[in-house]
Order: sequence, then structure tokens, then C-alpha cells
Amino acid sequence: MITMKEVAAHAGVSTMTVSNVMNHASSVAPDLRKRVLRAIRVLKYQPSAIARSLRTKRTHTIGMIMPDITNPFFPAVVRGAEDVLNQHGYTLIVGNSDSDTQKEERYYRTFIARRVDGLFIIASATTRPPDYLLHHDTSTVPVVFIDRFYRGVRADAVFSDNVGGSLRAVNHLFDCGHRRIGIITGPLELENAKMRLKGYKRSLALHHVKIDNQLIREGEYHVRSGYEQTKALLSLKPRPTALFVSNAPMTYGSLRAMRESRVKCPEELALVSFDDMEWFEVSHPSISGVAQDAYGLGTTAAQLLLKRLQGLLSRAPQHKTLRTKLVLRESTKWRLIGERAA
Amino acid sequence: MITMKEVAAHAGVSTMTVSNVMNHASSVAPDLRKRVLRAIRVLKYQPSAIARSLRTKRTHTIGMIMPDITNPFFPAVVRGAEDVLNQHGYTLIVGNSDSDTQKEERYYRTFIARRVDGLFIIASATTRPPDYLLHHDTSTVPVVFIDRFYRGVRADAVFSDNVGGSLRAVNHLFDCGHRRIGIITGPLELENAKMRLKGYKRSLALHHVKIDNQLIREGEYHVRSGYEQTKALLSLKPRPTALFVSNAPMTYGSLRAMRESRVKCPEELALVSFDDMEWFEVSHPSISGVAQDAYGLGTTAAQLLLKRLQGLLSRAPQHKTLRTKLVLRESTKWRLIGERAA
DNA sequence: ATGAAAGCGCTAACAG
DNA sequence: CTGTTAGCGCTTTCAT
Repeated sequence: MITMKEVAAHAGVSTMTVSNVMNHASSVAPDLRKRVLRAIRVLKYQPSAIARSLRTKRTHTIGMIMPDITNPFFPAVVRGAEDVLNQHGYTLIVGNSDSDTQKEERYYRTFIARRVDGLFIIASATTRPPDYLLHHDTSTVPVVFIDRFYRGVRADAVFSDNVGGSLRAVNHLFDCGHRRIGIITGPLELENAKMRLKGYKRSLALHHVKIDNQLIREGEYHVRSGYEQTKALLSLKPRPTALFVSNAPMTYGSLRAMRESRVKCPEELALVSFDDMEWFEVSHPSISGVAQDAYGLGTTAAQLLLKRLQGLLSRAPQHKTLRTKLVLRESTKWRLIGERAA
Repeated sequence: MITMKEVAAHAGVSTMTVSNVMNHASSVAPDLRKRVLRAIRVLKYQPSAIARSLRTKRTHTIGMIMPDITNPFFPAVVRGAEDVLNQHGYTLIVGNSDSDTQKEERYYRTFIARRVDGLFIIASATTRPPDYLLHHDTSTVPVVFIDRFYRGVRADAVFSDNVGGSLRAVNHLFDCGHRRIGIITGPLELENAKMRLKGYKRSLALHHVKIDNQLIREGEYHVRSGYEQTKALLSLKPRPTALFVSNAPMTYGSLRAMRESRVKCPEELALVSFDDMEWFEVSHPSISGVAQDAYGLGTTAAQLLLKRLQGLLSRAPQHKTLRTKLVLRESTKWRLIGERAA
């Protein structure tokens, strides 16, 4: 690879002049500038961000650790963050942890080794902060959590309104006349899973319905557990008449279970999901869902981080919460008026 | 941040000894090793990959440029590549180009500046290689194309069997008794879009059906064009009785158009899609699709690149093609036997 | 406006 | 087995 020194030699100037031309820093005489630019073109010079970073101690790179790149929710977050960062000359690099704390830590170390200027860590993982995070010094490398929270770890964070979204979803099931409502939660060690359960419980309280622990099934945010927990709920007697599922992949599993058991939705079991995916619209029946603003989570997190990097924020951690939107479709349609009155 | 020098001072050794401990390179006396490890722990030393790379000229980082991170097909490719690369001590960094040649080039430059050891470039973009690729020196930074091809650019590449997959999909429509079959293609400047059209045409030829250009509609691989081109096909008289759609997002658009026009699938218009998504299974009707081995594309590409990096490959570019699988569902079910005979 | 010297944090090459 | 020296490709600092 061509180095700056070679460019300088070719143009008959010092490396500093080349550097100045490239960085539009101090002004350079027009003729020299022209010679330098020609040399760059002729030699196909590609500056080394590595050498530059070693010297400047900034990489203009931000790392993001996400739990599951194949869950379409996360790529949308990436897009949001990327769009904002790119506009400000930053590059986003993404690592996929598979919700595995080991892998997560590996990416953390890789990113720190590569001296990222900042870090996003999305959701998943456990309630207790992993060791590596406890030892992390936020003032050296700022972190923004996305839909993730640890009590005791001081860091900026962006959330979806998990409690509010779930509350409204379950309220809607009550509005449809249901009283026996099941929930498939996420892993309850996760903060967002807890919050979604909290919304469910709050709605029950609001409607003076006692909590029935049989109706609360803990899943793992994966297709299979949606399938299994739905089967379990269907084997109860009396069965629930409605179901709140805490994320989209589990909803997919739930639908398969219902189909396999020949349970009609929404007639025999109404369903509303946290998350809202494109395929909810073409599913049979189409699925009601709590839409999160995934892209917005990304942009908001990025803006927060950029401000933090520019030192525009006070030392206190910033928390932001984004609204969700309940999208109604066939899976929560009608319930016999007669029963509703009952 | 702590440097190696500080660790060395703390442990009372030279930086070389620290370096040797970290890299398990030349052996170090047990007591020194212990002291060094303690210093590393106490000081929370995090080695700088930046400085290391500057010296060694290797970053153990591979870049990937993909056209659309929100199309679930691509994340699966990422996973495949990532899994193989991680096992070999490499990190994958991903850039999302939005199928925009400008953005693509920006990522290319960023990756080269960061001195990635190799590069994956996935699909999309145009038939003519962009300038930056023509000037690229593959022997400095090897490139593996994924489902992308430029005549005249010598580089390793991995493909799905686009022609074969499409051929079998359309053959199946013939088997169901259809003879008037429409296709929504991708942008025909793209190689894979061309190949899918080629499979369609080959199937028609095989069944002695003349090509009707009205039935060939060029889309853009996005939801909207699937919607619009389906509407256009539905306005033809006589209408086609079956439709081959060249990717999943367009299939989504197509379904919406059919639903809106109250056209029953498969009774009035059968449908088979290139690609196979999870939601095809829960859609109403469920959708037949040509499943690509996205994960396999990723792993295969990664293995190819690793071999190339290790110098295990001859100079000639390697090309690999992966099989596709036709998955049959409701959207291509039955056609009146009477008509079939006709 | 331009350049010379020094150094970012690490490791290759060589000495001891 | 351990340490010294030099230098990777840039930019900061300070002369000129």
C-alpha cells in the first residue's frame, strides 16, 4: 500500500503538506495542492485510518452489540443509528452476540481493543450486569444502552415504553370482552420482559381480575418457546380466551401451535403481540401488535451518544423513552357480545 | 488508557516480555509471566489493536457490504460468515449500502482505510462494475462476491443457483396446469435478476410456451414495486393464472395487491416466490418459495476468503454455486384438472 | 505557508 | 529467556 511519504516524494513536498491537503487543515498554496492531489490520484493513495487513529486517539467508529441480527427488529435499530452516525462522519460496526454473554463479552473486548469511540448495547442478556460492564469506565468509552437497564450501572439509555405498550395491548383484550387472558413472557431475568409482564399485570389490576399464575408462562423470546407455551396454555381448562405474546418470534411459534391444534384465532383464542412485523399484515389471521419505533430507538441512541462525545451532556445519565403504537388487526377481532355482558 | 509500557513498568520487565505473554509467542519464565499477568489485571490493561495492526499490517478484520440489512435474507448471510470468521479469530464489520452506489463506495473506502484484511460484497448494485472496483487490487485486499457477478472482474464468488431455482419454480406452476404465467423480475441490470428471468424463460421454452412480454414486469426488489407490478398484471386480459415473483419483499407487495383487488390466491392467481421467509408459512395463503441457503452462502464465502488469505488458492478466481430448494405451500395448490387437460 | 523532529503503542529482528 | 533498538504511517509541535 502506498504511504503518505511516497505521495510526498512524488509531489516533491513534505508529508505535512500532504496531510494538510487531505485534512483541509491549514491552507496550502494552490500549485502545491494541485501537485499533491495529482500524486494521490496517480499513486492511488489510500490513507491509513490505523496510523491516523494511533496518533489522534480517535477512530470515529462506534460499536454496537446486538443479541440477534435475524430478528428484524434489530436491523431497524441499526439503520437508525447508522443514518445519524454516518451523517456525522462516524462508522458503525456491529457484533451479533446470539444473546450469549460469552460472545457478548468477546465483542466488547474486540471493540475496546479496536478503540471504538463509543458503544451501543442492545437489550437481551441478563438482569445482573456482567463483570466486564461493571469494570467498564464510561468516561473513557461512553455507552448507550438500548432497551436495556441495570440498576446500579450509570449510563445513558433509550427505551421503548414496554409497560405502557403492554398495558394498552391487554386493555384492548379486555375491551373485546376477554377476562381470562394468558401471557407468554420473555425470560424474566431481562428487564424488558419484566416490564412487559408488568404492563399485563397492571391491566389486570385495572380490570379487577385476579392474577392466575397458570396463565403466566415464561418463554425465551424464540419461536420454539412461543410454540411450547401456547400448547401449555391450550391444555389448561378452562382455557384462556385471549393471549398476549411478548415478542414477534414467539408469536410466530404461537400461531403454529394454534394451527396445529386447530384452535381458531380469534374465535377461540384472540392474540396480540408485542412488536409489529410486516408479516403480521399478511398472516392468517392478521395479527394485532404493539409497534415499537425501532428506527427511532437507533436515531435517538445515536444522537445521545454524539452529544455525549461532544461533551454537551451533564455527567448525569440521560434516559429517554419512546412511545409505542397499538396496531389492531383480525387476531383481536370481536368476541361474542353476550359473553362480554356476562 | 493503560499502555503496554505501563504494564511493563508495573511488572518490572520490558515491553517485549509483556508482548510475549500476551501473544503466547516465545516462552516466558513462570514467575515473570505471573507478575505480568497480575499487572495486566491490576491495571485493567486493554491492548490496542490499532497499534498492533499498524505494526503487523494485519487487522484480522473483514468488511462486508450489503444492500439492505432490513431484508432478512442478508442477516442470515452475515451469521454464516461471522460464525466461520470468529472461529478463526477474525471480526466481521458490516456496512449497509441501501443499494446506493455512492454509499457502497463510501463503505468501500472506509473499509480500505481501516485496512480490512478482506472484503465481502453482496448482490445488488448494477451490472457494470463501479469505478472503485475496477481500480481495486484483489491481490492486496481479496474480495469475495456473494450472489454478484461482473464480467471482466476477476474475483472469487459464491452464488445461489438462481437459474435452476427459478426454473424449478416455474416448472412447478406448469405442473399445476398453468400456461399463462407472469413474472415480476428484479432490476434487470442486476445479474441475479437476469438469472431468475432466465430460469423463467427456460421453463417456458421447455413447455413450448411463447414468451409474452406483457407478462414480464420489471420490479425493483422492493415491496412497492411488487404491489404495482401485480396490479399491472391483474389489469391484463386475459389475466395470467399464475405468477412468479423474484424476491420476498415484492411477494409481500404482491399479496397486498391481490388482497386489495379481491383476487383469490391460488384459485385466481397462483404465486411462487424466489426466496423463502418464515412468514411465508403463516401467511394466508401460505406461500410457496425457492429457499436459498443464505447461511451457507455466508459460510462458503468466509471459507473461500480464509483460504485465499492463507494463500491456499491458485490465482484463478474460484466460483461456487449453492443449491436452492423449492418449498411448496398453499399458494400453488391445485388448479382445475379440467383446465389442465385443456 | 512549509518542513523537521518527535512520538502515538506495539512487535520484528536481533543481541546478550 | 529477556531486553534493546528501530520503525509501522500518520499528526502535533515548533521552527523557519
